[in-house]
Amino acid sequence: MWLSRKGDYGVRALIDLALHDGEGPVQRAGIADRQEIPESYLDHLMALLRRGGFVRSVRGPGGGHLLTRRPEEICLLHVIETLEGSVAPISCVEDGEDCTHDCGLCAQRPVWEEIYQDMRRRLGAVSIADLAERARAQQHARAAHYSI
Amino acid sequence: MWLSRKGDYGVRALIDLALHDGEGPVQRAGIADRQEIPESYLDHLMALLRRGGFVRSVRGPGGGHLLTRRPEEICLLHVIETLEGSVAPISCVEDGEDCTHDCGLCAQRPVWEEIYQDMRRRLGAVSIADLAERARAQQHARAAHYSI
DNA sequence: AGAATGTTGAGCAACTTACTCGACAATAGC
DNA sequence: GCTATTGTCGAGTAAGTTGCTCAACATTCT
Repeated sequence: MWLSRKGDYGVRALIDLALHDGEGPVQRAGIADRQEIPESYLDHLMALLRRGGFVRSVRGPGGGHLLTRRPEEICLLHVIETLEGSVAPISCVEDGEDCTHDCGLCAQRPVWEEIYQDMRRRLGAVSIADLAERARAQQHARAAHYSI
Repeated sequence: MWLSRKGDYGVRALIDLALHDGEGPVQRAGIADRQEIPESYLDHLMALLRRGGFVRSVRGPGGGHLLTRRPEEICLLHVIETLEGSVAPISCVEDGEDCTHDCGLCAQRPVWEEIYQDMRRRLGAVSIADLAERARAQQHARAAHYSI
C-alpha cells in the first residue's frame, strides 16, 4: 500500500474542484468536508498543488480555490508526481537513465522499468475530468439508492 | 521509490542462491559479501524467505542456505509479496474485493486496480531463474570488460 | 569440547507520515 | 480604518517505519 494520504487526498481535492468547475472559488472547508480530509492537512496539500500549477487561490470574502486549467487538461500522472514525487519503484529507472555502476539491483532493473512504464502510461491516460465523471456517477448512484 | 531494501536485498539473495544452485549450501557471509548486503540484516531477510518456503538452511560446518525449488519455479511476484507485503497501491484493490463503503478514493480505484493488475502480471511472468540468467550475463560482460 | 555454521529477539538511530496549532497575510464590505 | 472572511505557512508533535546492529543462543561436524 504505497499510495500515501498525500496522493489520495490531493487527487480528491482536484476532483472536488472539477466537480465545482465554473462555480467560482471553492472554499477549503467545503473541500475538506466533502472529501473527508483534515482541513489543516489539506492546506499543505493545496500549497503543493498551487506550486505545481494546478490550482490558484483567492483570499478574503468570496475566496477559495479554483483549477487553473480545464479538468480535461490535468493529467493524473503529473498530479501524482507533484504530490508523491516519482512513482518509480527504484530510482535507476527514472528518465531512462543509463546507470553506469553495476550493482546487485541491475538484474531486476528491466522488470521494474517495465512496471514503471506501465504505470506512467496508465496514469498519463487519465485526466481529472475522467475521475470527476466517475465521482459524479458515484454520487448519482448513491442518491438513487437513497431515494428508492 | 517504493521498493524497499527488504525487497531488493531479498531478491538479490535468491538470485545469488540460484547462481550457486547445485553447489551445496551457500553461506550467509558469501551472499552478504557478493550482494553487498549487511550480514545481520540479511539474517532477517533469510528468515522471511525461509518462512515463505523459498529456502532451507543447514547449520554447522559445511552449512548454509539452499533454494527449496528450482529457480524456474520461483516466481518474482510471490517473492516480492513475501518480502514487501502486498504491492497494491491501495488496499481496496486487493483480491478484487468488492468494497461496500463509498469513500473519496472510489473514483480513483479503477486506475489503481489496472496498475496493480499490470504489476502482478509483470512480476508473475518472471522467475528467479530469469533474473539469475541476467545476473550471469552481467557478470560475463563485466569479466570481458576487464580482460580487454 | 570446540569451531563453524545459522537464528532470533530486542533495541537503536534516523527518518517519514499524518497531522495540528497559531500567527500571519490578503481582501471585501461597511 | 476596522472587522470579518478567507487563505498561507512554518514549526512542532506523536506515532510509526526503516535499516540496521548486537548478543545470546542453537545446531552440527570434527
